[in-house]
Amino acid sequence: MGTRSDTREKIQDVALELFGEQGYDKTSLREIAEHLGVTKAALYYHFKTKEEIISSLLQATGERMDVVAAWLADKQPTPETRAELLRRYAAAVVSDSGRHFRLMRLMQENQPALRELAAGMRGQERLKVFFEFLVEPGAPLADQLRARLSFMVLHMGMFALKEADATQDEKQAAALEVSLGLLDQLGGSVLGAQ
Amino acid sequence: MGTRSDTREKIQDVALELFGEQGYDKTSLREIAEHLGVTKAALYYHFKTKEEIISSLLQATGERMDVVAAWLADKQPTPETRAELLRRYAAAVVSDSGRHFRLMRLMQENQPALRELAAGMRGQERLKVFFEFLVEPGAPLADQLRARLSFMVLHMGMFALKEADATQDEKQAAALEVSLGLLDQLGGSVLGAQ
DNA sequence: GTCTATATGAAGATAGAC
DNA sequence: GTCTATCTTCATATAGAC
Repeated sequence: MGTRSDTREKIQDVALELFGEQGYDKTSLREIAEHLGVTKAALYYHFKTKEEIISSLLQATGERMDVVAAWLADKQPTPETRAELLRRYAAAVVSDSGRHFRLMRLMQENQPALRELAAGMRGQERLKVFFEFLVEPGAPLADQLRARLSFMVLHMGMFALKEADATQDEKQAAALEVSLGLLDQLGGSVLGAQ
Repeated sequence: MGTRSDTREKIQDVALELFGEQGYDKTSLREIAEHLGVTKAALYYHFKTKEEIISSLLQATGERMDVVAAWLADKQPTPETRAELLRRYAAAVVSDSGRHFRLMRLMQENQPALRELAAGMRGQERLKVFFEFLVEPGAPLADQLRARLSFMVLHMGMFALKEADATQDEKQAAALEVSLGLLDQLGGSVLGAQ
């Protein structure tokens, strides 16, 4: 039992669970501690601050994005590579058994709370590189919006269809389909306008 | 000086401003009071609770949605009426000089904080009627997602393009274009599958 | 209609014993 | 590695004077 079952990981799991249910601000360290059967003070042994708990979770997601960015680095934007970017992004973001998926939801639903943290992690800048691979900065507004939306739908796909009875895989596939459909519509209005 | 310039309205304006900047949870009544040059207690004369401040703002938006719902009531879903629904929704949601627009942003960014409130106002149920006018409940997952996205992009259009230097009107037009484009793609996979 | 003053509680965080 | 005990700060909210 070297790596697994560590208290640190348990804290992360419970925190992610509660943050997701109640929101980051409304979840207190006391609650997290109670769910684990320990005291608040115990948490401070593992994490210096409340924010460090969530930032520790987001680091893994950031690293996954970096892998995609590294792949992208030497590619030229073509319809093929653009579609492949969306596929790889989708796979990177939602892969392992739910943690990343829940984190994406958390980031989207708690933007004010995580605003400074997000700034520190340069999540926006990472995404900007991806956006600009899909559309040039001078493209029409509608296309700029489509580019952003094609990533956003990958984040949202899963929980926007909460009620629908389908497997997680089916939801992901649907989200990717919509995302690629948006890509298809890029440049539809001003075809090849430089 | 009968209707306007009331303290109540000033409180709403400042609250909306600060909630938007810092988030609902992170904004205290003390801050709101200070920005107005009054004391916390003064706020309690006009609003029983903090939540009542924001719910008073959301009521107007709810009523606007109800107007659209009333228009929709006796319509049959056709490509024309569906497009018209999106146009009317866009107009209703973003119309007057920024308040509604900022509220939409607020609702999207502060979901956990406003979760109970939103439940009470039946915002989800209202939207469900709209979704189901665009797609039948049994439609493919991708189409269900497109239907939801076509409304969401109207909410987001404005602030997803924050950096772009364009007028508010141009951004709204772009958002509507993307929204209608998603509508076009409905049923693309399984054309007329009942 | 707005204020002062205060009640009450919970939050995040720390010091130091075990 | 976890505890008890405590600090500090700030929140929402109320009572009652002006």
